[in-house]
Amino acid sequence: MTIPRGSAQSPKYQRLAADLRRRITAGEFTVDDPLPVEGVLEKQYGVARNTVRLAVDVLVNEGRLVRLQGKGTYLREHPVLDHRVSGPGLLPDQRDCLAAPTEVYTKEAGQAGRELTADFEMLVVRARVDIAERLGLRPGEAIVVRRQLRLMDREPYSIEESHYRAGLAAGTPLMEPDQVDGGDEAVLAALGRTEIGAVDHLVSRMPGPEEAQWFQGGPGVPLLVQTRVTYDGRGPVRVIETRYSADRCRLLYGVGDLGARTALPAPATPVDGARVDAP
Amino acid sequence: MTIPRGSAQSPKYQRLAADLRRRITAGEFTVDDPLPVEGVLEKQYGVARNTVRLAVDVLVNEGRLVRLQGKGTYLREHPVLDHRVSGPGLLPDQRDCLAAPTEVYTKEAGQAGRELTADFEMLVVRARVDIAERLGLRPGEAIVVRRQLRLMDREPYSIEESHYRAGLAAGTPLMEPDQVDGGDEAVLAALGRTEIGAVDHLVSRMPGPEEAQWFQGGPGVPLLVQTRVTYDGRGPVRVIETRYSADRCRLLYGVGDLGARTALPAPATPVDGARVDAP
DNA sequence: TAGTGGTCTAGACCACCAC
DNA sequence: TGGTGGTCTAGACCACTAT
Repeated sequence: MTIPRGSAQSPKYQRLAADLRRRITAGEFTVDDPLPVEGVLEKQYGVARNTVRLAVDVLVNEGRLVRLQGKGTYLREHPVLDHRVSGPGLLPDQRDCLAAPTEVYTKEAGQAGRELTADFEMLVVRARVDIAERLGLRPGEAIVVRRQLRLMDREPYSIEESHYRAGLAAGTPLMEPDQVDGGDEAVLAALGRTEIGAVDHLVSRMPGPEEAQWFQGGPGVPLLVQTRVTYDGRGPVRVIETRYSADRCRLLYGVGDLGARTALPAPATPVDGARVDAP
Repeated sequence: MTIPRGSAQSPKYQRLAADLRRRITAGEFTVDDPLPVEGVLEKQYGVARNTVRLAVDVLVNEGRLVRLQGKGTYLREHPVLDHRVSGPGLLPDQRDCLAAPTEVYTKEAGQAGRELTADFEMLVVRARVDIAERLGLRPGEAIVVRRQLRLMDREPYSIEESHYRAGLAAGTPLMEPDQVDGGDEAVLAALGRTEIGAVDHLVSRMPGPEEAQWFQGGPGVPLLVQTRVTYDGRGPVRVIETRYSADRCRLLYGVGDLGARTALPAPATPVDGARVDAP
């Protein structure tokens, strides 16, 4: 077998990648069986091994394939967990939409047939510039960070970090390295700082080296980063930064008036064909 | 110069990548001057050229570097445009938050010192499975797609596609391959289908080949995909899918009661240090 | 032990850009 | 024209997984 001539000019490894992509979308490979090994592709297409690797690199960086040393190259699976970040009912006027306690997420995941667990940490650090700015502090001021490392089905899923002004957390259960019943918002409410509104910033980027190590996503899997600043009547209360492995979740927001539509429309089947392309 | 021994076990190209990453964050290179050329790195670190390329590949796929053929390897710049997708004032009860006409975006970008332009297309296609499901249609049914290809400062920025049931668009200005004054929502309102609520799904993924070609982001730049289903009292009206080049924008949502906080908090300075890492 | 992907080398030629 | 990154080859040895 030889490489189909896409454009006569395009390099071999790109034509090879395109052909493999075609074979993948045509359903030639299943999630359980590996792709042909590099040596076979080498002979099938009549190229050097490095060229095969360049081609597979392309598809790995697109998030379609994953290489497992000693085992083979497989299709990447995309288990998806929906995350209703603006509240269970998606009604913006529900107060509990600002920060659902871990119990809510755990229960939601359970209903979706997934197991969500979390490790907890508390740390005191100097504020990053952007965090300080959002909390109205000077950069470098001490802040309390409460961190949850969440796993879905025992695999890394997200990192959620709540950032508090040190003076606010001092002498409260927020200083304990444990979860609080009802979530941190219960503690805040007891302190007279009931959160009533928030602004979310959403960005996506590739993980840095330590992030890549924790998330174990490998190349081709971006992070989805949600930065929420919550407010009470006086001003900003905390910054919640949550980093999700982008191939494992979908964030849902309700906008405007959804009327009695408290139940969500059934999530549409995630389709790889959704990666439809521009003209 | 030789490669610093991170862990004695880690491969050369990873140690080389780590050292380059260190030099980058230390500010050793500027946006205007290229990094040392491959031949120099080869000699500096005493490795083969392919090893240098493997190391640079790592940083390119992290979105930190961009290679320009014939010119050199440079730091990637990240111009950022904030996109207030839940309404100019971020108040959820504002009706205009559901779909801001292009004029609004253009004006907003102008205030941020950026130029936002758009090319327009109308096409009639068979509905993708997930789109059909959200509109309550059978897969393969004909739908009308109104597409905007948006450029920021003449560079690819986003693709916005509104999907309509063919019967809804037939005989209306929605069939014309042009923008409509006041946006498509004005047409819908005239048809008695005033949009009053919406659900947004947010995901992030790497671009496919055609997307990569249009967005010109290269490896290391994910897409941020916002899929909005709008509703009136009767049911779903349209599906708006917007794909953003993730290194160029940030999506903003207002949640809950922001009170008189109609003016947004000043966007925090985007810091590369925000790519802080897990334990 | 056999087979997989992971790393690394040394060299060649090509395509694009600036001068 | 010279220098940059882009492509490609041929071969070697290593690390991990399964059996």
